[in-house]
Amino acid sequence: MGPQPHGHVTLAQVATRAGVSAQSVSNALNNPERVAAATRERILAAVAELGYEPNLSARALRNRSSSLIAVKMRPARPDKASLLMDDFLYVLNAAAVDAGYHLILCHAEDGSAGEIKAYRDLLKKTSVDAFILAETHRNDDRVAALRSWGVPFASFGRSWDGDDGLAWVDVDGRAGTRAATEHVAAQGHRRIGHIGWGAESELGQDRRDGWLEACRERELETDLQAAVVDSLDAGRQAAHRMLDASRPATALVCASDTLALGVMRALHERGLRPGADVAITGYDDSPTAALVSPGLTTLRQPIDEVGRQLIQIVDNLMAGDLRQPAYALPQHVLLEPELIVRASSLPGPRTPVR
Amino acid sequence: MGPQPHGHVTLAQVATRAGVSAQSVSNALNNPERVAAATRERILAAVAELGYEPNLSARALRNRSSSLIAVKMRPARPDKASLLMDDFLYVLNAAAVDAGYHLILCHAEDGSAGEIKAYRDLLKKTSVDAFILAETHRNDDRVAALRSWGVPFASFGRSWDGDDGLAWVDVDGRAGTRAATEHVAAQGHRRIGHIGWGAESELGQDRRDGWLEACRERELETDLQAAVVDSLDAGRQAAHRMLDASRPATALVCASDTLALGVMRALHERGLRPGADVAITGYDDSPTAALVSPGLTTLRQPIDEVGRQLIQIVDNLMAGDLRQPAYALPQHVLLEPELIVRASSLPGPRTPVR
DNA sequence: CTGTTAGCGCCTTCAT
DNA sequence: ATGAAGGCGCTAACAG
Repeated sequence: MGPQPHGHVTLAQVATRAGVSAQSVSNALNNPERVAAATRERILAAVAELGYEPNLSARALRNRSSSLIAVKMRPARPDKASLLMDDFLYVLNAAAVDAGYHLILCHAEDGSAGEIKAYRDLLKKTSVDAFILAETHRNDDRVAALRSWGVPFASFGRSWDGDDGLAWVDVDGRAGTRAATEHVAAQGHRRIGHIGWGAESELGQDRRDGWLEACRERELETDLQAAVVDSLDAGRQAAHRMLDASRPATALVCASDTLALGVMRALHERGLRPGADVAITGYDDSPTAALVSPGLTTLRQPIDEVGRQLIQIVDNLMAGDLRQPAYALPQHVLLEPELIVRASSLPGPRTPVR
Repeated sequence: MGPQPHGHVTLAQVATRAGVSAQSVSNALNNPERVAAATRERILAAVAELGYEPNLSARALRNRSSSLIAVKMRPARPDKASLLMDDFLYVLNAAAVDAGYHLILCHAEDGSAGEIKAYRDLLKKTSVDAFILAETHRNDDRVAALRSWGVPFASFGRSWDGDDGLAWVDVDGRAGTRAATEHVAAQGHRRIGHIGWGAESELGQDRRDGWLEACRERELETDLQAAVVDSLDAGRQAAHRMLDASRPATALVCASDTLALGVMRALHERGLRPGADVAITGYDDSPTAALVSPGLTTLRQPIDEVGRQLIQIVDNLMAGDLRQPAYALPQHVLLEPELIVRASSLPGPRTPVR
């Protein structure tokens, strides 16, 4: 049994309708300069009239390019607040569609070996045109693999090993944490602690640096720091330690909303009030930040812009590829996060607490 | 300039390697019974050796079926806690890949007209095999459109107009809200209010009904109810009203985590403690629920199962389609949510509040 | 500037 | 049980 009849309009039908050859229709759409203006108009009219949409499978087969961009889905960790992913996918997809692509999801087991295999399968099966990575790290296997295959890709997250050939879009974590630190310092805080991630996390170091710099400029002590994993409980415990110190912290700048929410949990356990008793800042502006009480001061990443830029980069890379495969046009975009001030970092009106 | 050379292994190459025709390779893979066992083994060996993966574009062109399943992305509303979407996409994709499909994202402007246009474009351009809808409502245009095109689809969310032909997977909101209500009633609460959505929301009515039933069975009053939009502020205001009542609520069962978080905001403004002073329950087990302090009691939807079932349904529909287009095999799956008890609904240990 | 030819990789039909 | 022919819809190359 063969393929079912379908309602799809084909190039040939448009051609007949416009009284030209299929090739001219193709040219009218893809290489407008090769076709006379008058013919072109006639063709476009026929296209509109018949509601023609090119069949991407056929085009992909012919061109070896599917206009599909792959994004990897990672499992959401139950403990994490940073669900930018949802939003991120939305804006990324919007930008992709805008540029004539579609997003296809890539499923991979944990671990970069599984991920590379998944990429490879997807590439072989669907000829995806490009990949979007997130959270690259030093000596990332995935980067090496994609590069060896010659597939365009861009990363949300910079190259931490000074790899200039990698195209990335990132948000300035250092500037963000600095802004948060300056903000609480401006409220008069002098004992400002930092709760961040361990030394293995380049992103964590970057964010920590912003706090360090801001403290040093103000000649504040930097003894209150914790390097922990990104979980509510880790934030909670670190907060307790810093509040149990002989000269306890009065403000805590955190590397993530998750950690900051752990701090809020600790305060809750101690009967202290975020803002009024201890200032707290997070990072990411996850949905949760706006919804907790009091609201969590945090840094919003401009993910709309991140999404748009990533798509633009791979789009450029693909255009470059066609002309000259060996031609590398690295692109690096570093965006500024925006400090969102909510009550968790402000003394605020004294709310009655019974 | 033609297509670039590529590393893809083709059917013909496998055929040469195995010393058979391309046809036999195709058969060995797709119609094993048509090929002798010995030949088949030889072919499969060659497939493995060469790492052959069928080219989906070619297959799609030939079969008019792309093994792509489309899912619509909706923008994440900043005010909302319900970010199941992220998790949902992950499990849905895992199930899809498992069944030999891939997920492609559909971008649509708000409004069902834009959405239908987006579906249609996607269908024409990529011959997606099936659609997954979310949140269908009474007289849903999208359902009518998809049906008129004869595309398989399934919905996360039941058909509220008794449309038996629609395949859906849903979670029993009534049972969930009932469980939450029974839970707080078991703590001794007698003035249990409900904050939910307006009458236009079938889902909201369903959830409200669970509360109503549980209250009536216990001969509790049901005067404390609010029908509002799903936002933090709406929940907050409704909570204030119910706490200002002459006989105020001591427990508030909400139709969403967002509303419950609004209630927590209201309590915060009044200097009251969730759990100790007023019991609160939400709905969805959004990531936020575990991260706020105190933790929010809520209902977890079994989205893993939802994802698996949805894929299985469309898979069945597609198999059915092939044999007999007109044959409808409706499937309805109603799953139970799980009550996750956290501190927001428990009197708990008296935490010191200064 | 336009039309003809050919083939991307696969699978259904029909022959052997 | 296996192979040959043909075409899905599109576009690069090459005429005309």
